[in-house]
Parts: sequence; C-alpha cells; structure tokens
Amino acid sequence: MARVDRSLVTHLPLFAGVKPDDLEEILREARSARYPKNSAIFEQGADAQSFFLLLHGHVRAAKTTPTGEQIVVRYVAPGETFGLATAIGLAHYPATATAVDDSIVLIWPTAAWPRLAERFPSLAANTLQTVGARLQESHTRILEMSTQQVEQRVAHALLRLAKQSGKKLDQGIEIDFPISRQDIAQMTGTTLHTVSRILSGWESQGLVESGRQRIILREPHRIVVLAERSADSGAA
Amino acid sequence: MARVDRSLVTHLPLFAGVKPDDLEEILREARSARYPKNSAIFEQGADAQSFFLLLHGHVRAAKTTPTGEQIVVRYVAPGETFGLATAIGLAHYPATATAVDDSIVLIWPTAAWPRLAERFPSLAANTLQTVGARLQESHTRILEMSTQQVEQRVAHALLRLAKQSGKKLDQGIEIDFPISRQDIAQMTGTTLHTVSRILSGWESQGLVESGRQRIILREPHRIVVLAERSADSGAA
DNA sequence: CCGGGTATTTGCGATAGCGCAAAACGGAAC
DNA sequence: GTTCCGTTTTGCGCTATCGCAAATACCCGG
Repeated sequence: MARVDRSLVTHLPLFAGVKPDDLEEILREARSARYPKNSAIFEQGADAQSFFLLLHGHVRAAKTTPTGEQIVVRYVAPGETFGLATAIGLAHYPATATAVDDSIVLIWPTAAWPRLAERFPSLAANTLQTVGARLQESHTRILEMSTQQVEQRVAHALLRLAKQSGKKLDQGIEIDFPISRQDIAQMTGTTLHTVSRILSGWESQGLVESGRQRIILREPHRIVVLAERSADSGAA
Repeated sequence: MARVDRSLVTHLPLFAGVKPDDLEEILREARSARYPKNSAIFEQGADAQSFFLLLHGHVRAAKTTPTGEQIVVRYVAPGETFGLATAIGLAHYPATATAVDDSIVLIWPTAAWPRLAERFPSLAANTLQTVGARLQESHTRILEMSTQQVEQRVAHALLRLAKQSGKKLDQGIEIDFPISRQDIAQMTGTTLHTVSRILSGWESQGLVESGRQRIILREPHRIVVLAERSADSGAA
C-alpha cells in the first residue's frame, strides 16, 4: 500500500500531541482513495465499515427523513474527519456523505479504531474535542433556528462557510465549492425559493455576487451586520 | 471527604469497562453536592471549573442568546453527565445548568479530567460515545425543526421526555419533573402560546392531562401517531 | 453551435404560527 | 382564608414564509 505523505497531515489538530513515530503507525493502517465530484462516499444506514479524513476536496454530509426530506448536516473541509460512526458507538452511518468536488480521503477500517484510541490517548482526546465542537455548532444552529428569521440564518450560514472554506478574491470571498440554493436551504431550515429571494435581494444591494452553484460575498462586513441585526430593525 | 456509595454508579454506561479498583480511584477525586430546586449549578460563560454526574433529581441545560432568548439544550436525568466543557476543550460553560428538582451531583474538578481520560481509556471512550449520542440527538432535532410542524415537534419532545424521565402511572406516563409550557416551547422552537394551544387541544381529545408544570401522557400511542403523521393528513 | 437537463428566479395566494393583550387560574406564604 | 405572583389559557390580527407554478437562465455534452 502506498505510503501517505506525512507532510499533508502532521499539523492537523487531529494529530496534535501525537509523536511522529506514532503518527507513522496510525497512517500505516489507512489507505487513500479518490472520489470524483458528485460520487457517494457512504450512505445513511449502511454498515459503518470505515472512517475518513478528508485530504482534498469537499464533502457534504446530509441526513434524510423517512419521507425523503433532506438537511445538510455539514460540509467537510480538508483536514477534517468524517464518518466517525464507530468512534461514537454507532454500527451504521447516521448520514450520507457525498463528494461535492473531486476529493481525496484517507480511509481507516472501523476495526482499527478501538486499538488506535486506546494506544494513542491524544488521538482519542482530539477526537472528543472535534465531536464536542460539532455538538456546539449544532446547538448554535438550533438556537438560530429557534430565534432568528430566515434571512439572518442564511447570513450566518454563508459567513460560516466563508470562514471554513472561503477563497479570498479581489471582489470578496468566494465559497470554494459548488453549492446550490437548495443546499443552503437545507442548512438553514427553509426552502430554495426563499433562499433565492434573499440572495436576489442581496445581489441588488451589492452584498453578494452569485450564480449557478456559486456565491461570492462582496461585502462580508455588511452581511455580518445583517446576521446580527435583530428581527425588527427594518430596511429601506 | 465522604466516600461515594459505589452501588449508585457502578452500572452506569459511563463506567462500562472500568475495573472496580479504577472506579474507586475515579470516585475518590469527586465530591458530592446537593442543589435545591431552582438553584443554579453553573452559568453560561463562567469558567468551567468542574464537570458533573447527576445522581438524583433533574437538571436543565439552557443556552441564551445575546438578546436574551433561551433554548433548552436538554434535560439531564440521573446517571448522566453534564458540564463536560473541559473534556471537549472549552474553557467556559456553553450553557447554564439549573436544578429543576432537588438534585444530588458528583463533582470533579476540571483539572482531573486529562489524567482520568489518559489513565482510563474506557472512560474516555464512553465519554466520546455519550457526546456522540448527544450530537445525533441534536441532528435529529435540527431535522425535526426543518421538516416538521410545531405540533409534531411537541409530540416528539414529550415522547422523548417520557422515555427518558417518564413515571408510569395507571392513567398514563407522567413527566417526572416540573416542566412549563415555556420550557417545552424552548425545546421545540416555538412560543409558550402555541404549546398551550396544542396541549389544550390534546387535552380535549383525552390525549394528555396537564396542569401547572405537570404533564401526563394518557395515550402515548396516539401521540406517537401524531408525531409521525405527515404535514397534510388532516384532523376532524 | 445546439439541445437537454438542471438550477434559478419570480409571482401570487394560502396559512401556520407569532405577537400582543387580557383574563383566568393555581399554589404558596402568611 | 386571603393575597400575591407566576403560569396558563384564549382571542385576534398580522406577516413571514411556504407551496405551487411557470418562465428563464445557465452549463455540459455531443
């Protein structure tokens, strides 16, 4: 099996506090794979046979209801893990993972987790921290959905995406992977129609520039203001 | 310091796979305390100086926005941990914890966590699992808020409370701690008014019996049906 | 360069649920 | 028993947002 280039992963928070030799040992158990744009990595409900570290590209994790509605749980950026079902004690994946761009991942077999976690406490501790961070994010999202209107929620969602996966351009910050109105709707608990209306409005005010699966934040600061403004404060 | 009675905690999932001697060592680092009904255990934003295991009673974890709106993050039942800020790498509590009933807790100092986690991998693994389970619950809640109407969400919330903290009575299942319409609103992303209207409706159909901070599910099965029914299927 | 399919925009009517306000109720303290 | 305060109930108008439908616009493959 091809050796993984350590320089890509050494400085990830996931491996903070792991000694180089130990890291070597951890990486020896992984293989790497490439997923082309729009290909499925795993399906909700399938046996959790592996867990993943994204090296390159972007992955969308989405959860589907029995009746077919979907929500986007999160977008995975390079350097982040996903598919940790095993680590948190699930036999099946709770969501579906899809590459939204050509992506390269490291893959560990589920069976390797217990040994790795016991042998490398830093790895377990780091994983606990990332899962905890995701829990915080979920709570924040619940708080927003409970207390804010759609426009604010969309603003927050885009700002978060920009921070996580934004590419700085002269004209502003571009979300660095293809994302549709529908995706944003599924991140914010609304419909693609409403998202479209909101972005149209922003576009006419020069706040964003957007097109087919593409969004550029032209005036991030003014969007921050939008995101934080309380329900009443009206517009012109 | 008073020795903690092992029989109360031995069989908790948190300590699964921990040897009796080790458990003894873990418990030696804890002290216990009693919080009377409606007393604060810690405040959102405060230094995370301790983490907790609830032995008896019920605790509400709630998150507040800068503008003062609150949501209930969860209710803690006996045997569950809370205030794990440290374990997930936070220096400050992300929510406020309040005893909703006279409660007894075990308290470990934050500083004890890193050593315990490293020394007892089972403890770390179990904690990762509980945090993971909470993450799943949060995602479920987000999914519900995104796809269901208020009545279904309230139904789900009550069923979950009944499962977690229900007391079986002849007449049905009673939520075993004081809980107001406002609390339920804050768990489901709606207002106390709407919750009140919904419960009034259910009461007149004999589904529930409720009063001041008290709810009995008289016909859990019919509430399950309500919870699962899709948006359209109308009522009489 | 030309389809065909997907994504986006936009209009318009319907409505679930909010927000405000006021009244009724229930419990606890004295 | 009475008072006081927090909780619950209920009425009513309002509106943010949905849901449906139709028209564009855009991109990709051939």
